[in-house]
Amino acid sequence: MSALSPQPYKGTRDYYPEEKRIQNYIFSVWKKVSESFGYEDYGAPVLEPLDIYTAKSGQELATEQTYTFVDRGGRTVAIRPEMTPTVSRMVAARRQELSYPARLYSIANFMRYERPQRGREREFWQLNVDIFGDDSVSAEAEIIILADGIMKAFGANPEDYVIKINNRKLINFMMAQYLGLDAVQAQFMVKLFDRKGKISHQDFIDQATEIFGEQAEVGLPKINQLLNATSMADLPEEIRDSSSVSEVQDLFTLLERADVKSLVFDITLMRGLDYYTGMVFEVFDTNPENNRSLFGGGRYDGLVSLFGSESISAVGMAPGGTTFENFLDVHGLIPKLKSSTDIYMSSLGDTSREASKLAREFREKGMNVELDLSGRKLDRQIKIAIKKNIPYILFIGEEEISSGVYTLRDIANSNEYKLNFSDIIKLFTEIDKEKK
RNA sequence: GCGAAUGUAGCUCACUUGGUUAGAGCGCCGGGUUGUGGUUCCGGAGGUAGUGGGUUCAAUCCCCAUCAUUCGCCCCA
Repeated sequence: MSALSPQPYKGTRDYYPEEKRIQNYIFSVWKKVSESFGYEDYGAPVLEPLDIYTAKSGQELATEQTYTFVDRGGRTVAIRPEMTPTVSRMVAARRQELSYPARLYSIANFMRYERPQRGREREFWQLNVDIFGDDSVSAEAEIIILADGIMKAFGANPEDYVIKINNRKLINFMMAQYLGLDAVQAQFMVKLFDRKGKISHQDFIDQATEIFGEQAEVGLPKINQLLNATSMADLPEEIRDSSSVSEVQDLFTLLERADVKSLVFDITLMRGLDYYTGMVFEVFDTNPENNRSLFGGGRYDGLVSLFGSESISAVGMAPGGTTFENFLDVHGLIPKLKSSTDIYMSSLGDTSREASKLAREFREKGMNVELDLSGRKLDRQIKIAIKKNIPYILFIGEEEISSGVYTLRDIANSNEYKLNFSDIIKLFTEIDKEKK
């Protein structure tokens, strides 16, 4: 038998402590910001019946990108490729007892059978933030303010990213009433708008002409006018007067009042998932090196009712872990992260017994202590503590044992302090407080 | 699912127009007389050249397949 491969399964990744530290940091910021808005953590199964995705997630996602299998009882099961159907199912199941608006968030892993590339893996982690049972524009504003709050919490500047906003109802109105397209044509046009940034203007016009067919002569000037619109004021009158536009306008007012910068109205923003029914938004990285969509979300009012209950409105969004890490990396926003270990304890000479006892006593006081009993040269031990990003090293030698006063070295600035047991505990209690 | 590029030590990469024991830097381990780091000096470990097959007297180098990674399409976190 040949040796097993140490590589992780295609499109998945291993998180060694340094990488896990970054992931934990991202998760902790997501958690902090979500909870600061009153959202509560929930969990859900990794497996779901395939049906819940086929209905509304979009053809490709459900049929080609989902890991599915038939279980021993003959049920067709999917590994979740996203959270929205699951959380909708959960809300439907408890629709009577939840207090509305219900604010829920989760940080969970998902799998999609896709070709991996930068920022796209087969297994990925994402934050899901959803608000249920609030039809108002203020719910939409809250989700976007939260998204903006997350960006700010990571230290991003308003010019590092842009929040593009559109509305599905407006899109539908534009396609049907304004451009006069039938359902099939509209579907193609939506796809075309989606690709606008990736193809040349000429290609865009050519493909639009094809979609219009005989209506091209009337349609093309209208398309041009739409593409030139950088704000709602630039929209043609027929559209500007529709009710969905005033909805978008209200949303912008709320967002500006909440000091959300980086806002842009973008009539070409579509978003692929089929379940969106109103506002849609997407956060883009403005750095040319990483010019891509970071995450997005929107309103999906029809999903909960699929599970047999009366309809409950919903707005949500979902930032992905790896995408975010790339963003932070490109913008130099990943901080130097310390180890979860507080102290690297170095036992020198014949002190292993006393050092072990002392380590135990520190741990009982809630400190994280790694004990080095290897007897290696001291400079090696210090280097190891540095490499592991442990902030302090404590030297335990025969002299220290007999005096009860230990040498604590702050690795960041090389300062050394002579402290006894309770001084050290006191010091770390204060450090802990500062962290909070 | 489609198109393209890449694959040599833990990492970043060289060399070989196909010809004896495949190199460097960083990292790792050990040492520079017995308790102080991100310097310096010395020594050491580590590679069946992604994997399998073919061409050849001979392949890491050429050809094919396969796997993986990266970029683009598609789609999206």
